[in-house]
Amino acid sequence: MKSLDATDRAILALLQEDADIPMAKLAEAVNLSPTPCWRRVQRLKEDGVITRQVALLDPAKLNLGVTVFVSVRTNQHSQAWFDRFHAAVTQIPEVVEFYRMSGEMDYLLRVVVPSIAAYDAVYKRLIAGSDLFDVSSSFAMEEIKLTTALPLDYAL
Amino acid sequence: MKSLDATDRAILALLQEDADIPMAKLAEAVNLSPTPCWRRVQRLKEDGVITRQVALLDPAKLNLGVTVFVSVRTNQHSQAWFDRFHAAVTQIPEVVEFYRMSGEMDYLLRVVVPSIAAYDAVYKRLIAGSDLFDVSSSFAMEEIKLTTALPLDYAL
DNA sequence: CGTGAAATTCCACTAGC
DNA sequence: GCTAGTGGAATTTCACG
Repeated sequence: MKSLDATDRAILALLQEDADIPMAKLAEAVNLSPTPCWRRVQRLKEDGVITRQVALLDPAKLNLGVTVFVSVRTNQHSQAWFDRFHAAVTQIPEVVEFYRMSGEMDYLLRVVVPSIAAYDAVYKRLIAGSDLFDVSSSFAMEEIKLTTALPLDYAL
Repeated sequence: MKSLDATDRAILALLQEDADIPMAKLAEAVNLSPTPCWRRVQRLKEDGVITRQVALLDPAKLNLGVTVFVSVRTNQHSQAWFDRFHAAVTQIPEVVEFYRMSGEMDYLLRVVVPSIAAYDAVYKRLIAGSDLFDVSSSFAMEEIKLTTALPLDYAL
């Protein structure tokens, strides 16, 4: 895989913000003619730098005003247990992020729901299958920043 | 704003996964002919349900292997302080999520960086401007699930 | 090998039913 | 909501640096 030059990064920066932009505009913005710009985008897709293109939806319009971070501790550390837990949690559409952590907590989840009541249903579903040592929920009062745009300055 | 019927939700579900899909395929998938399907998509955009369309990049390919959750506590609670903190943190491109929380921690951040060393630089930048009471960093060992797809079952 | 211009094909979008 | 037609863009081909 070729390394990314300044032009590639400029392209990525723009596409991260708006993938709808016509190729002509994109090319102009990075001081290129449409074809070479298109070629670069193709290469970035083939190389897997650009994984896919998605529509972002407004949580408020979908009645999803509540964001909860759930930190989970367990004393079960067998592979079989993890596989079951993994499968169970991944299924839940309200869980939009799910990490295995180092340190105090074992897992961290971000859950989006319409209300506290709806969160309680998800919570019950979480603890239903796997036996968890400790589950602690923190509610977000305000979403100050939330972006899918990754920093590009570290690319090799 | 009209409420979302099953067809709208089917459209949203598909576009959340892949916004590149040609209108003809999308229409076929939801048992519609292209034009009415296109009309629905237009309306969803106008209503602000679909906010925008973005390219998702592979963090690994951008040398962003490390995810850190940073919980911040402060004893400064004035509006002026918050405004400064807000502005400072929002600027930092490595901070991809930033919430004001209820309960123990005051703020929660998700930071993506290439390495522990790079995180330390971000950390220093964080504590530089605003005086923070407590900053605790938790490292993600494994990203099990991370999706931009929101649950659609609660839409009114 | 990467870049710029022209030809073609395909798809978003409009109008009529 | 479906069918057909148009405009315009994305994609391929070819020539050049």
